Amino acid sequence: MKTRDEVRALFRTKKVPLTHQRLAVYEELSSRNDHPSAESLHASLKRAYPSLSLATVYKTLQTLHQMGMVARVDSPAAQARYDAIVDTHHHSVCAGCGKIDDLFDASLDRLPPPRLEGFVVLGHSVHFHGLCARCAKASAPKPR
Amino acid sequence: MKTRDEVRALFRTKKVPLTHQRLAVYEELSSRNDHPSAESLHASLKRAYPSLSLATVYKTLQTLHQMGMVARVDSPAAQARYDAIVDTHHHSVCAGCGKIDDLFDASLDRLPPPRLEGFVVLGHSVHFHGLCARCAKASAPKPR
DNA sequence: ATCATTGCAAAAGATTTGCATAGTG
DNA sequence: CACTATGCAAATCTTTTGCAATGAT
Repeated sequence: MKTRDEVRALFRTKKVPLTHQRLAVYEELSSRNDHPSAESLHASLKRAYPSLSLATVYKTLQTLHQMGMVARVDSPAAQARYDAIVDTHHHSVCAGCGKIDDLFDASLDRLPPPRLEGFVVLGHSVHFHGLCARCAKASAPKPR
Repeated sequence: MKTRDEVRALFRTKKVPLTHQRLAVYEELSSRNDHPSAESLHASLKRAYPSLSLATVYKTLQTLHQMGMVARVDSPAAQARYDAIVDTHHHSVCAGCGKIDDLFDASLDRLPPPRLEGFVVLGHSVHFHGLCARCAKASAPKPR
């Protein structure tokens, strides 16, 4: 949990203007552990900031995500994507082009169950995110 | 990869009518390993079945999912959900109520990297799906 | 013959965009 | 002051739904 000053510093460092709205969205999200949607955040913030628009919440979440300050829970795909393989297996997702590859690895199929009171595990999957060979090659040679 | 007869048998067993459309959607999805969206499947199938509607593809994917014959890649949430915690951590997702809980477990933070030629791993996360205590309690006492 | 599925079109839900105004550095 | 973000409304994209016609068992 970052202090307000740490947040200010982060914005300054990255040269991104820090507005009231951005701070409010970030602090609201930080204070919650229920992984809210943009709409849910907007609803909560409306009380304190009646003029805050939903579009701004979306834009702000995008900005914060680009800054690496917030994560989207799991699938980065906007659209639902399907798989005919229903047995346990895993995925790699390329942050560059969105390509999803199947990963079969028995050592990932058995993991310690979550220590969560009463939770009945039906399955699990591991999600590696990063850059596929092609995208890694495209971005590596040119930085700076 | 199931044979056509195995598919027929599955439908018969579950007493779900097997239509041409359902077989076509399932076979198309099975033949691809790129985790297509509903729209992408529809586009591919249009050539062979010009009258196939996108709504049917959506309905069929739902049906197949309920039958346990297809999986949705990772997040079952229709809406994007966010997290202010960007360090490595994991999630449990309740299939009943959709609740997402954070899971901190150092033994999950180090996993063998995917054996994927050239893939640069930036991070990973483990996704347990199942039933939270409340939903497990609600569904357990009454089966049958 | 009965009951579920399909296709169509409209509706609903989620996210993005254009533009004038307001706010930040 | 220069530049970017905001709010609004419209646009876009994804998914769902109602209903008459069709198809499966």
